[in-house]
Formats: sequence, C-alpha cells, structure tokens
Amino acid sequence: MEPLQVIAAPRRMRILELVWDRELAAGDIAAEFDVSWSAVSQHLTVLKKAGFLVERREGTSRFYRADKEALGPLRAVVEDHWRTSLLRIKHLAEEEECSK
Amino acid sequence: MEPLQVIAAPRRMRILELVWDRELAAGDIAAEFDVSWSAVSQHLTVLKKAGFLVERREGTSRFYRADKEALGPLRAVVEDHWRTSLLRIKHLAEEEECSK
DNA sequence: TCCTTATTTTAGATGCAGCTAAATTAAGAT
DNA sequence: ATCTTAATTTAGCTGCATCTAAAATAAGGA
Repeated sequence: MEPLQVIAAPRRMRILELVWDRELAAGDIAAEFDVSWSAVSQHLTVLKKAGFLVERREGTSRFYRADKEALGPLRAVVEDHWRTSLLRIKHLAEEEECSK
Repeated sequence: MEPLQVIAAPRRMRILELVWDRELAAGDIAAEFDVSWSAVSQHLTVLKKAGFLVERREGTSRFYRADKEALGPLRAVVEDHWRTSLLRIKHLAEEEECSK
C-alpha cells in the first residue's frame, strides 16, 4: 500500500499518535477506540507492513511503537496534523454553520 | 475535507503535479486522464476548496495552477512523490535499454 | 492437558469516495 | 436569437476500504 494511503486513514493516524513516543500493547491501543479489536489489529498490520510501526513480542502480548524515521516527509505531515487538528475541526464546524 | 484526504487521492495528486509550475485549462488537465471531464472537474473543486489550487477565468476557459505555499508540510510529500515517479520512469527506461 | 489471556486471521457486510451520463451554466461567435 | 465551446452540477451507480463476528493462533498458568 502507498505510504500516503497508509497514513490517510484517520484511525491509523490516531494509532501513530498513540505510539509516537511510547510503546503500547495492541490491547491498550484497541481500548482507545470504539471499534472491534479486529479492526484495530488490521490497521496495525497495514502500518507494520508500511514500516511505520515496530513490533516487540513479550509473552502473549505484542507491543508497538512508531518508527518516526521511516515516515520520511510524511513525518512532518503527521506532526502538523496533531498540532492543527483542533483548529481545523473548528474551522470545518464554522463552514457547516455558514451553510445552514 | 481534510487536507490529507485531499491529496491522498491519486488522481488529485497527479492533477497537482500537472499544474505545479504552469497554468493549465480544465480541459487540458482532463485530457491527461481517461476518465470523464466531470470526474476531473469534481477533483478540481475539491482541490480548490482546500486552497491548493488557484483559478483564473478567461472567456469560457478556466485556468488552474497549484498554490504551493498553501500545502504546508504536504508540499514536501507532493514533491517527493513527483521525484520518485521520475525515478521510476527512469528505471523502466533503463530496463528497456538493457533488453535491446 | 485444558483454560485463560492476548491477538490475529478469515469471511462476509456496509458506507462512502469516486465514477458516469445527462442536464445546466456561461461566454463568444455567426 | 441560435449555435458552439468549455466546464460545472446533479443524480444515481459501483468498487473497495473498513468494519463486525467468529474461528484460529500462540504463549503461559492451573
């Protein structure tokens, strides 16, 4: 899958944020969403195949963390996304308001 | 629409490349694809609403060009995409050469 | 060995981004 | 006025990315 497509999915973008500077077990990641573990696991697979996530196994658990270097120019996009997300959502809401 | 979603569509990425450092009429852009003008027009609308394209009207024609500054960190992603496309074409050409 | 915990994999369902076709707008030429 | 060219808008269709549910895998304890 194309790197850009990999990070374009909102759920995957959020997963990257969660494991940006700490390791998290798959279950702890899944707990952050109100979708099935299965769905989250499938996203983790996509991110891992793209090389954006590194996996460490310990017992029955699997821990993930972001590989920032692997993102290349997308790294700045990901970091900017979080910085501006609140602001952007506010603007989108205002546009909605105007079109009423 | 979220900026990342806007450039994540391959067709829109290609459109941006076409008008990266020249102005092009909507029809000339559409001619580059084997989809309907309508489809291309809809992509132009998305890009324009995101602020990534500027429009200039002249007679019945509408000319578009990329607004590089508006892309922010996405600019590097687009340029990287373009660069790797050229590389891919070059490699394909070399393979052609070898097989002669 | 069987159970539990943690997670993935498979198979099938669903929503929506992107498409087509047809109607519409807009400007200029005849 | 009508026709042509250039492009957009609208309405409806389709494929695929993402989702759920259920079965499978894998490691560790009782």
